[in-house]
Formats: sequence, C-alpha cells, structure tokens
Amino acid sequence: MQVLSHAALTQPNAAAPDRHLHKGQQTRAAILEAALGLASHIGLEGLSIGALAETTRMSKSGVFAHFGSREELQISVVREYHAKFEHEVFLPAMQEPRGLPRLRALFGNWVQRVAVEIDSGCLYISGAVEFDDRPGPVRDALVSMVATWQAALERAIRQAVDEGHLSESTDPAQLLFEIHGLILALHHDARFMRNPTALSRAGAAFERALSHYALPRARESEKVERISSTT
Amino acid sequence: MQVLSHAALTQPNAAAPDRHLHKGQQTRAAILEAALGLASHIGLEGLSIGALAETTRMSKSGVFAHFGSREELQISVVREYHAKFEHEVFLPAMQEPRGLPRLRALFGNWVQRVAVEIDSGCLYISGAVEFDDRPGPVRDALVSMVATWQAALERAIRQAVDEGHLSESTDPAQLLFEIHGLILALHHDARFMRNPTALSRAGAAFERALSHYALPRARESEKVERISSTT
DNA sequence: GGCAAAATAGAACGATCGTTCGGTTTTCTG
DNA sequence: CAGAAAACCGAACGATCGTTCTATTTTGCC
Repeated sequence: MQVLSHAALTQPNAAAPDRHLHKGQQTRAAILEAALGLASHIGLEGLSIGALAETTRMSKSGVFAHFGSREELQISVVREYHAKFEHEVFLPAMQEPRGLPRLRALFGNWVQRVAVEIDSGCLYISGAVEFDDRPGPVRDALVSMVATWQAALERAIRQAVDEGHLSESTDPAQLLFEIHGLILALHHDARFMRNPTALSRAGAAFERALSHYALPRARESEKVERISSTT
Repeated sequence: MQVLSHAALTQPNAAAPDRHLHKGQQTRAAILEAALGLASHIGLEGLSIGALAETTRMSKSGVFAHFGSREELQISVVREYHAKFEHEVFLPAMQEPRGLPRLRALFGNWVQRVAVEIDSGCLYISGAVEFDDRPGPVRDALVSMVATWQAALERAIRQAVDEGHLSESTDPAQLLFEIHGLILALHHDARFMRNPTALSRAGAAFERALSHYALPRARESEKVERISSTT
C-alpha cells in the first residue's frame, strides 16, 4: 500500500494528537505546524527561529533545542510537508480506481492544494526555486521527496496506459512533464499574477493533454509545417 | 517597434560602455551587473549589500549610496533583468516573420535563457515565487514586467492566428498558459532536478501544443470518456 | 511524593544585516 | 587650474540572525 511514503520519513503521525505522546514531541509538532505556515509564506530560507519562537510563544532556545540546528529544522519542515502532502493529495486519490480516475484525482487534489488553499503555498515549488543553486542536506531532502512524488505520478500514468485508458505509445515521463508544467503555471498565475482564470485554464489544459494521449491514431502524419505552407 | 519596453524602464543601454557616461552611472552599471549575477543564484531576497560590496570591491556605503535603499536596489535589479531579457530573447525574435516562426523564436530564446545559460537562473521565475506573498514595490515591479512579457507572447500567438498558422478557434491566453507551463517545468526539472532530458521534453511538448491548435477539425467530437468506458 | 530526566527559559556571544553620518578623495566644469 | 559637486570610504548604529551556555521549571516514572 502506501507507496509514497519515504524512507527518511520517520516522524509519527501527528493527526491523532497527544495520545501517549511525551510533552517534547507534542510541542515539537506544534512548532512544526507553525513553521510550516511560516515557511509557506516567506519560504524555507526566510524561516527564522526568532519569528518561530514568537508565534509559538516560546523562547528562542526552547524552539532551537528541539532541532539542534536551523538546517535540521528546515529538513523537518520539508518532511512534515511531505507527510501532509501524502495525506491530503496522494492517499485520498489512491481510493479511486486505477487509470484515468486515479490520475484525475491526483491532479485535482494537487490543484486544490496549490491554488485554492490560499494560506499555504506549495513548499515543493518554492523550495525548488530557493534551493536549485544551493547544495546541502535541505536541497537533498527536497529533491528526494519531489522525486518520490513525481515517481508516484508517473506510476499512475503508466497504470492508465496499462488499463487501456491512454495510448500504448504514451511516454509517461513526457506526460508527467507536461502535467507538472500545468501545476507550475497554475501556481504562478494564481498566486503571483492573481489571475483567477488560471484554475480553469489548468483544468482545460489537463483534459486536452489527456485527450491527445488517448487518441493515438493518424497523428504522426499530420504536421504543422503543412499549415504554415498554406500562406 | 520595440513593443516590450516598459514605461518604467529608464536606465540607458549599458551595452555600449562608458561613452559619455559619468563615473557614477558607470560604477552603478557595474554594481547592477554583479547584483544580477548574485540575485540569479541566491534570489532577490538573498541579495545583500555587504556581499555585493565584496564582489565589486567597494565599501558597503559606497554601494548603498547608488540606490538609497535595499528595496530600490532590488527594483533596479529587476529593471536591469528586464532590459537584458528584452535584448536577448525578445528583440532577436522580432526579426523573424510574424506567426509561427516568430513564436518559435520567442520560445527558443526563452528556453535558452532559462535552461542553457547555467550561470543565470530566471529572475522572473524565482522572483514570482519569492514575492507571491510579499506585497510592496518590488513585487509590483516584478508583476508589471512579467505581465508585459506575457502580453508580448500573447500578441505573437494572436498574430500566428491572424497569419493562418494557428486555428481561428485558438484561445491565445490558453496557449500562453500552456507554453508558460512548459518553461516553468523546464526550469524546475533542469535546474532543480538536474534532469538533462527536460530540454527535449519541453521542445516536444511545445510542438505538440502547436500541432493541436493548428488542427482544429473533428476534435470536439472525440472524448476521453469513450476510452475509459472500454474497461 | 520524591527524583532523575527531559523540557524550557534567559542571557549572552559573534556575525551580519540595512542604514546613517562625517570626512576624504575623485571627478567634472567653468 | 581652481573650486564646486559628485563619488566613495570607514566607522558606527540598532536590529536580528543562529547558536551556546547555565539555570530553572516541568514532566514522567518508581
């Protein structure tokens, strides 16, 4: 089951709260939640222990002691986001039947998380931009989890091919690339440009991409050049 | 001509160096160039006057005096990037004939700038993520220039429709959304994931999108649902 | 209930941040 | 060439950063 879970994902589930949880892990979870909200707004790099201590009404050293270093805090935030992402977009989609329904659910939940929930920008997206030129453990953790998520998506696409919902000639990695681009464009236009039409554009483009990969026949013969030569 | 140039773009061309340029504007240009390289790696928000003074071998206050505030420095960097972007991706493409050739040139130059030139991450992309939740003049400048660039792209798409290279039913804003997504995915996969196949995937997806909008007939009747009902 | 252990607080550290100010050097111009 | 203006430096400011100490409080277990 639970194919998304990552090897490095060690933190226990924070959903059922406090039961048999020592005080330390309990406040640690509270700190992480606050850190997640903070990092969603100002980024992983903008996350500061001082600001975190202020929102949790703790002392700086009290917050610090739970992680040992700022870098470890950042990594913990990434892992926390991964867990939340798994529970809110991946696992619910797994209840849909294999193939297109599941792929649509994955995309839909993803869209929901990226564009609709105004309070939480996608840490995978902002983290990718912040750490694309910054080597280190934080970057490694981010890359690892994005890769895990992309692998899960690619597997869903491959299953859609196996189920006969998409053409045999479909290149799963290529379709994944295009779908991922739609999410990034949605994130960009909705959050940065404040363009409300982005949501429907992403949906339309998704269906258009699916319809292409679902209808393979007699496509290779039609070339764009033929059109441009009619002028 | 020169349709991309922005109203707020006031700095003179730094390409022909020093001729009749007072010392101040000369070093200011040098600072901006260094700032651009620095911001490409660590982001607009990571750009610090101290680091900038170190790379330009000046004093902090010397650097500072040219801009009056850090915020003004950031805005100047954005404007500088806009000017460079215009000269390296927009203007060269304007020499191609209207329609698909020009659109392809715009996309190609854009790809070049985003993925190939290893030393300079796209400030439009990193800036969008950094400032999507951070109001202020820097964000305003970024949005304004990205909007200008997107408008230019949309105009090129519309011209391709007018020239008969793309279907009359093409929605320029929709195609723009999808193309923009390809660039973002390319930036993500090439820079962050270090995936060398991203470049060819972006090109393939671009051509696939064009071919769809070039061939309108008998598409609406074909539905994906038909496929998924065969299981 | 007492006692070790864990959790948190508080103060201080060196470093860096953006910014200000006064003085010195360089550049331009009449 | 002189004198005004512009450019630049160096030191210092308060603030914040991550981190390290030493106490003090709180927790969990026998």
